[in-house]
Amino acid sequence: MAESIYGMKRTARCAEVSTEDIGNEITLMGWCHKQRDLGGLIFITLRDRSGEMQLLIDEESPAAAQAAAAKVRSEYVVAARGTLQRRASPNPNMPTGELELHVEELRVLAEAQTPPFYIEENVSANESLRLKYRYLDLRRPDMQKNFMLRHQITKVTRDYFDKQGFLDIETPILTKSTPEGARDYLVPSRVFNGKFFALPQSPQLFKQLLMVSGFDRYMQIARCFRDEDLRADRQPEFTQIDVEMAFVNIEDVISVNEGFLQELFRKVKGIEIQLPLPRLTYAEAMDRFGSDKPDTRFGMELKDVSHIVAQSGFSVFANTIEAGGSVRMISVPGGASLSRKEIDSLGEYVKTYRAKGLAWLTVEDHPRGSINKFIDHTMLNHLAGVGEAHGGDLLLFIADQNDVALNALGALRTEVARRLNLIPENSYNLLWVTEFPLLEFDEEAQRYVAMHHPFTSPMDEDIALLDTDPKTARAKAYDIVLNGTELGGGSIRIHDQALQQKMFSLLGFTQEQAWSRFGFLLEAFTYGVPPHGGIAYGLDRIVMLLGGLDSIRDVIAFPKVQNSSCLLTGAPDYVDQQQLVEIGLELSDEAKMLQTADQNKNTETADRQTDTNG
RNA sequence: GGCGCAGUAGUUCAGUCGGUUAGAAUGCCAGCCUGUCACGCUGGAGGUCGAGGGUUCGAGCCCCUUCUGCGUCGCCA
Repeated sequence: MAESIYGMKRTARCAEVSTEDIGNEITLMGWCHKQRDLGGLIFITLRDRSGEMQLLIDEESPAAAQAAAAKVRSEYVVAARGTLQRRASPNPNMPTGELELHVEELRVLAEAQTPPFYIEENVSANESLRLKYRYLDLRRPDMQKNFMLRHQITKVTRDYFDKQGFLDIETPILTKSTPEGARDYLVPSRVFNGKFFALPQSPQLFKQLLMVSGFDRYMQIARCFRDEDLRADRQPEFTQIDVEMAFVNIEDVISVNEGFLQELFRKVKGIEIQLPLPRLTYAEAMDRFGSDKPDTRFGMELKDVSHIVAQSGFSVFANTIEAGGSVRMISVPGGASLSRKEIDSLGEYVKTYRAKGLAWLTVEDHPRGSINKFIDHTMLNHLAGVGEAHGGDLLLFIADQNDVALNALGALRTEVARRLNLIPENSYNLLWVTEFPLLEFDEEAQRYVAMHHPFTSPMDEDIALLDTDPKTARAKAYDIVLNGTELGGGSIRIHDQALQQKMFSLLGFTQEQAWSRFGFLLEAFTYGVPPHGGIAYGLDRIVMLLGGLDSIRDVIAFPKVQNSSCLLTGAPDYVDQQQLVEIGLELSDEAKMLQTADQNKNTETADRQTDTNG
């Protein structure tokens, strides 16, 4: 039976007392982590978000408390009043191991079923079970720690930008679809049949409008929605630290944000970051690392060895180069000791990145490898020199179109580093990647699309290229990269009408299309738009990386699983017929059949539940 | 949409060549126990081997289909 809290008041959290409080009367409330009944003596480890405290119930405790304590099971909610005392036998492995609460009153505020998995620091349960019972998973100390970290990071963020004169302004969640970019989540309008709101992919257009309004420095910790497939670091709804500034150029934005990153690492990690941060142009990042978000914690840089191997006699290399592609190489330290099986698995790995294959060669007196017979001693020496390879190293080659070769070898570089443990832990390499291409060609749509978004300004010196060679034009865009993960990105926006028109026509929009999609922004820009630019960070990724975690799900309280559903609530789900009628929507016959099947299944489940309970 | 991995007791897992009644640890329940903290001791309950179909005298194991979760490519302005 649940008892009332009446007459009791919590005076402390479990681990927020110290030896100085010994002798004081204290009331704790929390969850029973573990009850140990020794007969005449009962210990209960009580847990709350601060940690744990041992409760002692002995023969001096009132009989009612002894009886209640005997019945306490794991995860019961318990209130205990008593005197804090020094333990007769301390536990050095526990932060509060010198202390215990000698219980004078004990109430069971709520009983609990045995949880489906044990609530402990290092989880052993599989993730789908954790997500179905997320509220229990969140009770685990390491998850509690993750959300305290997340709170700390948002606090530091708000404090920093506040100090720098930024205003926190909220933007709409129900807004207009902007079909460029990711798929939108749509919300049907009840009032306007056939019309839809879209959930924002980011507050991009609104923050630009706020610049027109004169707010000059804006920030928001904003929820964003993208109806795309998930990854370990991608959720359909996620949070951005969204920032926009007026009257700025690239250096102004970068400078304010370097200050932010420095503050963040100082306060959260106790690490002093040296400013200015390193910068790489997009072109250099791709060439040296095969990635626009290079992990610079380790070497193994990519080398273009086309000129060396063109005459090797290996027809794959020769043909690729002739067709305008290239041969790129990395040198793996100590890689000659890899087994044939391990090297083959690397070959399979690069195929997932559309590379046709992986050539390899060891740097040894008697080299081995798939291209051994084509590479003579002189050529091998030359390659080893370029790759800064030594005896016992392994050379890996991909020959393909440039974009495929770079992308695949760049991915292989990080994969090999991971497998061989070449990545130093506890190091944080931040860098800016700048001078992104303004446009990329979309083969499917057979037109240019904006690499960042259609309002990104070209670099001043490249504006002329928009008429002559648009694909080589670079943008005033920048990404901030940490250990191979894109933390955020931004740009200086176009604030010139003529330039914006030119962008739209390059993107294949007619004047009418541009105005129908973005007319509200374009019109706003006719009323005096300041030069402006900004950045947006993936907050979840920041928390994940600073917390040393592998998945964004560990820093989102109620995340979705891979098919974008929620195992806890069962969302998305069918809705009442009346709700459909109100928005003028009708399910397809197929959907109706699925719904019926689903309802039957639910009925069976409910029946079973009733049976077991009854 | 493609590829890969996983699914056996509440949980984490083992399960040999296809062969008797599917095991271990932990958790759970009951009893005992005054310094435990992975408490201990004694006893007990607990299984749709993810689901469906097939092969076979016989399937947890082989085949097909399907569901679920994870990773990943495509996708993510």
